[in-house]
Amino acid sequence: MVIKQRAISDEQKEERRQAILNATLQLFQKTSYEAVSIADVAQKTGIAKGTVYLYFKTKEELFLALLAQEFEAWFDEADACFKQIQVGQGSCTVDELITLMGYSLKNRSTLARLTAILHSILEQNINFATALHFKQMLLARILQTGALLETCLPFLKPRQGTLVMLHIYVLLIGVQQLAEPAPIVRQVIAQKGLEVFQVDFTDYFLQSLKVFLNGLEYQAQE
Amino acid sequence: MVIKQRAISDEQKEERRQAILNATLQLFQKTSYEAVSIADVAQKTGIAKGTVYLYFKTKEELFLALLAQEFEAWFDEADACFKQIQVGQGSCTVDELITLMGYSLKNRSTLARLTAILHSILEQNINFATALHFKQMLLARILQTGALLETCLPFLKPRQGTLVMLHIYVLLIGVQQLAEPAPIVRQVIAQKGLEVFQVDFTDYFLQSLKVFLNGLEYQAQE
Amino acid sequence: MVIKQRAISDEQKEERRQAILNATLQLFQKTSYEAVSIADVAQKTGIAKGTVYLYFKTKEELFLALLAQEFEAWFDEADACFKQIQVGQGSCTVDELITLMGYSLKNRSTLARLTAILHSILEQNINFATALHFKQMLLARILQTGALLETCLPFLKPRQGTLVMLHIYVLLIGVQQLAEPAPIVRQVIAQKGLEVFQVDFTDYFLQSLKVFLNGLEYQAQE
Amino acid sequence: MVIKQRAISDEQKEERRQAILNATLQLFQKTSYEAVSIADVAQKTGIAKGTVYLYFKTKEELFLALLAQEFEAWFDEADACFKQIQVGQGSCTVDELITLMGYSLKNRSTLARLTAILHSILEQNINFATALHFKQMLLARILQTGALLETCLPFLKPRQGTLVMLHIYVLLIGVQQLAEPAPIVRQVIAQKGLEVFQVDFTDYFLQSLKVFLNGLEYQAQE
DNA sequence: AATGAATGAGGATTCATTCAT
DNA sequence: TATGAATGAATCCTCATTCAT
Repeated sequence: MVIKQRAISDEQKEERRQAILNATLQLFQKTSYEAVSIADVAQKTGIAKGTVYLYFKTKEELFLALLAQEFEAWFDEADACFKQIQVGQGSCTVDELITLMGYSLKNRSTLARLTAILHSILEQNINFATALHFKQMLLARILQTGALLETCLPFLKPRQGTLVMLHIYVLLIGVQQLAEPAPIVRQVIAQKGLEVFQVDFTDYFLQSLKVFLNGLEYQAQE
Repeated sequence: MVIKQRAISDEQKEERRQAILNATLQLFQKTSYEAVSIADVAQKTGIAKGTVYLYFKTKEELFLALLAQEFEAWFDEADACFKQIQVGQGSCTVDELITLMGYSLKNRSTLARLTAILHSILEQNINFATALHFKQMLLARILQTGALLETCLPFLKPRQGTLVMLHIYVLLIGVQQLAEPAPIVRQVIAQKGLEVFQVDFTDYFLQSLKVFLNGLEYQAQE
Repeated sequence: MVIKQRAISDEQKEERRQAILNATLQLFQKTSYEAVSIADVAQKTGIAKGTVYLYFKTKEELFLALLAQEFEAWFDEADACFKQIQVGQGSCTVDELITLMGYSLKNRSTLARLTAILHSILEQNINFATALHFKQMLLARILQTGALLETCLPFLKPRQGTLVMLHIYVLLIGVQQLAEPAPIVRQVIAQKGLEVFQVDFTDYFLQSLKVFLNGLEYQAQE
Repeated sequence: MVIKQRAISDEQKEERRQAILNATLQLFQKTSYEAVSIADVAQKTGIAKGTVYLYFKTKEELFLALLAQEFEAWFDEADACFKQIQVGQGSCTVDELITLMGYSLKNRSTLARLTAILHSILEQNINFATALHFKQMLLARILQTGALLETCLPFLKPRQGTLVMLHIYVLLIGVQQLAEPAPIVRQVIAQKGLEVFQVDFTDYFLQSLKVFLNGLEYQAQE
């Protein structure tokens, strides 16, 4: 993972930026936001601490970029799924969509974990431009995927696709917190009677989403 | 708010404990978790720093106790509402319930703000007993209120009351994060086109809950 | 120099405060302001870093306290001198006063070195109260010693004692910078022809002061 | 202020050197030594950071060059003044000279501010050759202007012109520190009673210099 | 039970300077 | 000569927690 030459061209710079993001990702997967220091990231990338700051203004911006990347990967996959439906059968049932969503959420724990700290940490120390860029990206993708959703689920009224996407976002945050408790809490809810709090992220997320979609379907029928 | 004598009897101790919690509440309402230091709490309570630790083992435990208190107050109010329905009309519609829920959520911003940091902060530094106690309390109230819900909403199947309560918990966490963005983000989403991210906590929460309940109603009909 | 017990009484606290100041003094004498870290001070005092901050809010405040102490010691000595003249012969000549001043300036290099960084460093990061306290102390002593000066030097008009003291302050700063050049500059001015810049602090200071006092004497005669 | 071509000839090099100095001057006037970064200087000059180092070995050397330039400008003006007297009336009184000096000090705040950090900062990180060059320039000008002074002020004994120049140098440093206090100190000395510390640079400087010259005059008479 | 003095871990960030291109 | 990517040293201060009194 060590790149020694100078990154002169834009490609090389992008490559180095990516290398930093990869190092950050690996460290974050093994530990937590707080536990990952810029020094660690630099060392793992094989560059100096100061160099990290040439590519990312703050630690928060670094992790926000990582989150953006994770979001885009997920949106890409989701969009691909929905487009296949669009092209193929044209539309699908809620249950079919839930199944597809389940696939696209596999191994997205980094996305969920980062989203959980997005508002409380990442967005606290970034500048206007960075925040704007992130939100615009998010909006664009939400609108795009939302539009696809509206095609896949015929009962959705115009703009409800966006509503669903926002709800998915809320569920991502909320469910994640239930599903990844602190170690001590994990022990606690392993106790008899507290199984209610033992929540599998994907299962719970899909179940909630299904009920929500059924609710919209129900409202559409009235 | 200054108590000078030693707290010998259990009543006196409980009184002092409550004084600390009140001080914490007031400080938290004005600022944030990080901004409230134990020194501040002690000063506002009129006691020494060390004394706080006689009543709460860690800062996290202190805030967890505050959250528990807020939860109980909310459950109390919700239960009272639902019992009135039970005693009166026997049951109610989803829309009626949503309206009631809206009332009970008025001025619960402390609850929502604390819930948002429950998993990421508060539960990270507490011991087994404390966590167990909290979760047991939460479970008991969820079961109790869930049972009442099942009475109020006839379409709910057995145990679905609990499911709804858990979902409310998830929404509380997720919606709160959307609804209380960092100042810079507030500026960003004030920009043209980004209004989608401008979310009012109560409105959005109730809307989501309604769709969810409608979904359960829909599923019940099938 | 190690004090292990807790400083409970005010006396003990003052003692500890003094211990920290002594440690700082010793370190400063051997090196420079920048080279003295709080960690060094704590270690030399035999306490923890945080403890230093219980006694001094910032590094600047610590060094300002040291300077205040040095100032007071010097004022004490000067006052004692002038009082002796007052009690004895009643007044003295400029030359006699210069000689006395020379004695009181012996081994005051810490005072001069700290004064040199007073405006550019120390006063840049202290709060209003600290600055006020320091300036008030300085003023009081300047007025007091200035008054004594007016007694010793009969040609001084009312309030000119203060003027002289302020000038001494200016000379302290200005001469110090000439007299303690950086090592490389010391080498440079050792070169043939540059002897003009080789200035002995006390000699130069006294010479300048003498001319200044003669000037006032001259103006008084007109 | 953007120069794009390579500086090949000595003239072009000198031109670029001057451009860097001008940029530095403008930045320093608006802020402070610490606040001016080499990156800022490069950007304002319209060149790359590394290029600055082709013309000045260190940041300190850059600012020393700026100071040298300021010194020379001031010496030029002073010399011109004194020569006019020499050619015209032949000599002048102390009061006349003070008035002239007052004119030549108008708008020399950059000179005074740089002189204040000369010993404590600039001379700390320059090499022998640079220091030697600067001191030799300073000496030459001091001797020259000192000689002119001796002509203008007939009571000055041989070599006392140099003495006066050195004293002016000392006053420049010392008075500057009094006259430009930190913002917080400015507030403090605005308080009742502390007006003594409110010092206007030019006024105070000239007053001190006058007393000093009167002192020399006095000594000459004896 | 109460105090409050003492502890000490913990890390992002800047920026002068270098050097490969 | 010019560039600008890369370097990496360097340190103050807060504050939750402990524990001697």
